[in-house]
Order: sequence, then structure tokens, then C-alpha cells
Amino acid sequence: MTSGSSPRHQGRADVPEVVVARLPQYVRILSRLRENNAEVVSSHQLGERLQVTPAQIRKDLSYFGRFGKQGRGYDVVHLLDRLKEILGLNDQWNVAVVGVGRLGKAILSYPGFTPDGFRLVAAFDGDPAVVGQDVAGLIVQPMDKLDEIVQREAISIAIVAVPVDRTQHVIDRLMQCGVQAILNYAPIAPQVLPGVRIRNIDPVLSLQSMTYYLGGEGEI
Amino acid sequence: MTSGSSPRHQGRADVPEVVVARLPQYVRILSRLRENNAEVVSSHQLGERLQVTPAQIRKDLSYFGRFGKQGRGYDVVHLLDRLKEILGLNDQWNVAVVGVGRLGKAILSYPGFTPDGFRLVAAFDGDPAVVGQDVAGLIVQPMDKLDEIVQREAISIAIVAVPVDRTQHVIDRLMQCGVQAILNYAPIAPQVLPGVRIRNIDPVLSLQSMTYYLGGEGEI
DNA sequence: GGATGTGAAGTATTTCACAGCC
DNA sequence: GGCTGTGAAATACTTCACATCC
Repeated sequence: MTSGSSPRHQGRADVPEVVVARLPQYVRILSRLRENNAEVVSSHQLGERLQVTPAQIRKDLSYFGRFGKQGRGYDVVHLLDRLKEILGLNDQWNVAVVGVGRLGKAILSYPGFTPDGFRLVAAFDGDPAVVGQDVAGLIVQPMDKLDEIVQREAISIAIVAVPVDRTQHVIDRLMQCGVQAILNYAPIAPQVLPGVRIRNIDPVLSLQSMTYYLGGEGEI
Repeated sequence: MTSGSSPRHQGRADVPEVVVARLPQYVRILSRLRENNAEVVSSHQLGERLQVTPAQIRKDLSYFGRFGKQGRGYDVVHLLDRLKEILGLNDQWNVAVVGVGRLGKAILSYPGFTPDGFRLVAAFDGDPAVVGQDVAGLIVQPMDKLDEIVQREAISIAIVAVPVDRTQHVIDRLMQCGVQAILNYAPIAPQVLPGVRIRNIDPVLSLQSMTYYLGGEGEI
């Protein structure tokens, strides 16, 4: 029932989700190391940069293979390449933005929001006043073109930035069209079908959980 | 060594961080239930809305007290009130935004980014061209006024939206000024002093960890 | 000497299951 | 009958520690 095996990593023993969630951080650090022409890195050095223990890094990597050399460490270029392949970051992923209000516009316009391998190929909005606008080089499409364009452009990922009371409905429609992964900016935990991935970006929850640890009055 | 006891919840047995991180979600759902005039809610109903098990909700709440009535459930207003108090959301928290580029401007302007209890009281930027601008009713201040204004305005929380290579330095300065909690938007895991809380908002990591679970080619 | 890879040990977190109460 | 509160059991995750190899 777990949908954890794709062509890229078929038959691999189940990898904990927390481990997968850390891999992109490793990719990011390794990319920077490569830019600085570092050839080799140890789990200890990686751990310092990421605030995790060396043992955790070695254990995480061991779910996917043996990438290091004893006494030496990991070859930066090689490990980076393998991790990108494991995560599917060598493929091209077409992404749609749904909801082109203030936030959607910011996402579409933000240069380099989308890293290597992700390409914003379509934008949708339900408001006729917004449809037809050119935002960051894309013409905003009406919602009833969703199915057609998702098919045609082979869109598998959607970034959803619509008002909270529209969010579940929009996500339901996206899933019907075959979208497999959703990055949601609305302050809600939408329900998704089995096999569909969702991540919620919710800065307010982060703020509200930090105050627990702060001293009594904000005003002292 | 753990700095987990503040005046609000002194002497409480250690509460797991994951539990604290879930409380704001409970607050949010309860707020909506109150708006809809619901009087009582069961752990089962809460769990459905939040995609967690009823047992987890009961267990989470049990760290803080006994708020429910057997056979009935939780009084919406009462539980909401208690959770807000536990989280410190009845206090007033003054917040500074550091970095008023594209992203910082969006945060400052976004209506209702800051929920009840949070107030944006100052904005800072290192770029002289930005200093002095009026953004959403705040005059952008230069970085060398940081210490003075953080003291004067009793700022305990900072939202950091500066370029990645400036982030650690800015956060170091904020901590020197006594800032206790940081919401960081740069793609990095900054180091913080013990007792300082940090949350990172990093949509790219979320995107990159979802592709692991998607089928092979993005283009099929 | 120095660093990996990994079973085993140790923690943390979630879920179960049921007594107790309304 | 229905639902909470909670020890106990189960599961998930992290860290240890050391054999192994360069």
C-alpha cells in the first residue's frame, strides 16, 4: 500500500521519510562544496555544516548504498551526483502554480525559487480579472483549462496558493488531473489520496510554536 | 541545560518538541470551530480535520492537563483558551523583519501574515538605498540601529529574509541584541546559541524531497 | 591514522487498549 | 453508550561503538 517504489529506486528497502527529507540538505551542501572545489568531505564535516551528527549522515547514506572510502570520506562530485539521481533531481519536473494572487505572483516572479530540474510551465487562477495576465512570462489560464494543460505539459507537481477555503477543492481537482505532488501555502492540512505527496508551508505555525519557549510577557 | 521552562509553564515535565509543534494546529482548528459556533469537539473529530489519530491528540493534550469530559469531548472555547495561554498567544509579541528585499517586502505587506498576538514593529536593511523607505507603514531602519530599537521596542522575535551569505552574520547580531526566536527564510541551517529558537522556511527542500516519491521521468 | 558502514543499544514518539467517568 | 486519560506495548529514529578497509 505504501507507494514508495518508483522506477528510480525500485525494490529498495523502505527508507524512513525523515531520511528522504534530509537528502536535499545534503545535496545543497555538496553543491556548495563543489563550487568551492572541495574534492572530498567527511561525515564529520557535513555534520558540522548541517547541525547533525556524523553518525546520522553515515546511517542516512547507508540506506542507498556505500558511497564513501574509509580513511578518506566522500567524493563530493560523486556523492552529489548519486543523491541527485536518487531524489530524481536529474529529471525535469514541470510545475504549475495555482492561485496567482499576491503570493502566487511572488512565487512566479521570485528568481531562482525553482532550482535545477524544476520548471514553472503554467499558472492558473479562478478570477476572470486575473486570467489572461502575463506574470513572469506566463499567461494566467482559467481553471477549466486545468485538465487539458496538465496533460499536455506533463505537469506532476503543483504549487497551490489559493485562499484557504478554496484549497481543498483545488487540490481535489489537481489530483483528478493526475498531479502527484503538492506544495501548499494555505494554512490548512489538506486531505490527499494515497500516493499523492503534500508539503505545507506554514510560517504562522512556526511562529506560534516558538513562543512556547519564550519568557512570559512579550513586553519585558 | 534545556531552556524549556518559562514563567508560563514553569516546572512542567519536559514536553516533546513535536508535541509543542502540533499545538498551534489545534489552536487553528479550534478557532474555526468557535467561529462556526461549535461548542464541543471530540479527539476523533479533531483528528479527522488534522489527519492525525485521536490517540495522539489525547496524548498531546495530556502533557498539559485534563481538558476534556468523558463521554462528551472538549469544550471548544475552554480548550482554545487554555492552549493559547500555554503557547503564549495571549501575550503581545513584537517582531522585527530583517531584510527588506523582495521577500521581506512581501512578508511586511501580506495582510494577516501576523496572526493575533504578533505585531510587526520594525524593519531593517543593510542597503542604504532601501533604508528610509516606507514599507507597509514602517520606515526601514539601518542595521546599526538594531540594538537600540530591539531594546526599545522589546523585540523578541525576528523574521530574517536576507541573502543566504549574510544570514548567519545577521542572526549572530540579532542574538547579541537579545532576540530569542528567529524565523529564517534563507536556504541554510544557521547555528544558534543554546536557548535561542529557530525555524526555517524552505520550500525548495520540500519540493526536492517530494520528487523522491514520484515516478521516473518528469516528462511522462 | 583516519574514516566508513552497520548491527546493537538507547531514545523518542506513536499507538493500543482499557479503566474510569459522564 | 460514548469519550477521555494514560500506563504499557509497539514502532520509529538516533546514537554508539567497533570491525573493516584505505
